Amino acid sequence: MTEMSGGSSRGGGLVGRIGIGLQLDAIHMKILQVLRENGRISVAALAERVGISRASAYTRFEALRADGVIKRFTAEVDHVRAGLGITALVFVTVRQQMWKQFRAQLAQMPEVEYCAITTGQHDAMIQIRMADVAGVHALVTERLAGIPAVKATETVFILDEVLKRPYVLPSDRTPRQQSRRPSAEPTTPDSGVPLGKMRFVGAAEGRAEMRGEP
Amino acid sequence: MTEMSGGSSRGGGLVGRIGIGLQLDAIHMKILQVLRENGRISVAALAERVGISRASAYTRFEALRADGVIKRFTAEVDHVRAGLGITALVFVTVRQQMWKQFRAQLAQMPEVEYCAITTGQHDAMIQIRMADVAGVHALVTERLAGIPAVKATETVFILDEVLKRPYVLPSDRTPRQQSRRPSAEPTTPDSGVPLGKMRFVGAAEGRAEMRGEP
DNA sequence: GTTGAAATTAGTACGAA
DNA sequence: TTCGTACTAATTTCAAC
Repeated sequence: MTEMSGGSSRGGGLVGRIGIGLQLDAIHMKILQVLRENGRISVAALAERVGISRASAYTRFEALRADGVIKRFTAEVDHVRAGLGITALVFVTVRQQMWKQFRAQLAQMPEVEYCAITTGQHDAMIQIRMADVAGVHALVTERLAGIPAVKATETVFILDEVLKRPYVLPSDRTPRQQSRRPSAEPTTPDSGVPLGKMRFVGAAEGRAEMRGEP
Repeated sequence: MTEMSGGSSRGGGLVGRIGIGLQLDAIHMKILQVLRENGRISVAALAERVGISRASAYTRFEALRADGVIKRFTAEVDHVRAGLGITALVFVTVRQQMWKQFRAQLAQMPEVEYCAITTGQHDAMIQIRMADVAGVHALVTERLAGIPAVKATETVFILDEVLKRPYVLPSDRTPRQQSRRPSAEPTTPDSGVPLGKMRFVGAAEGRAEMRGEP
């Protein structure tokens, strides 16, 4: 292996994607499980840990890659050690019909590690990494707020990242949870939880056409 | 490796960590840059792309790993393809002095991909991956709300993940941004931004001793 | 920190079960 | 399909410079 292909999930997104392609079985899941914990494991070692032959491991490995189930391999870096010790979340309210522009602007901000469009009070949440607190302030006030598509922002700082899992898979579930039938009634089985403890926040009004691609 | 990182950030967190160990130079950064984009590249190819010899690349690579700058290598999996097409954020208000318990409970919930302690209105934000919307509801009402440490939750759904960068590094910055001096005045240089467009949210009162470790 | 050569391992291409 | 094996190419290790 010399190089590696780039990712393929250009503008897919979470919603409205249909699961065509490769049907994943238990062995595929096991491969993903191993690979997400150790992305640099050799295919030979992978085969052994999964319990299949080397040849099969190569075939499945390639299939998972080609099919986009595995999007890419990456190294997790300690941000503090790398000089970006400050992490913040910025909740953004986006002006209607300016999503395309918003996305385009984000693509040009390398300090943005993650951006998700959400339901609830705000329209998007972005996570940024900075060297210092002043940098966060500068980014939000100078660059984010300067985007016409941005109507308002709300910033919170991350004090500690308690956990970050490589990637959640259905196989991580216990058998009980795994076999949860969606059933006809999505309502909660009684569990003695005090009422009013939790709250689900729906989307704001007029947020239908946000799926424009940059 | 099951829980957080195998590395050193056991209870370190983001705040108050001192950058001991290996001093990173420009070549280290370049290595990280390549590795975060392609975690499976061979060290030989890495050496070529960075412009150093094979042996140096091995040495530096190992040093970065051993020092915890590189926490791990992982495969990024397409959640939809893997059967977890629903992503949600749950903002949690945690009862004072029950952080330890809260963390311990989270560690036992494999569907939680990420958890960060934040300033602002809520105390923590967790990201969960589920097969369906009912699963989110079930998790929040049955399991999260059942934790005594959890005072209240607020859930929003992620409609689309616009971008997810492998990992942000200082070298991603343009020279202009990179050389930002924190200076003595952390206030915003005038940039013609409409006032009142952004808002910084500080921590709630009485959140001093949240750094208790599980 | 670099080069080069040896040992090891990875990736591929077959048939056979 | 999956497995086992053999073959070729590449990588890692370790030496000396």
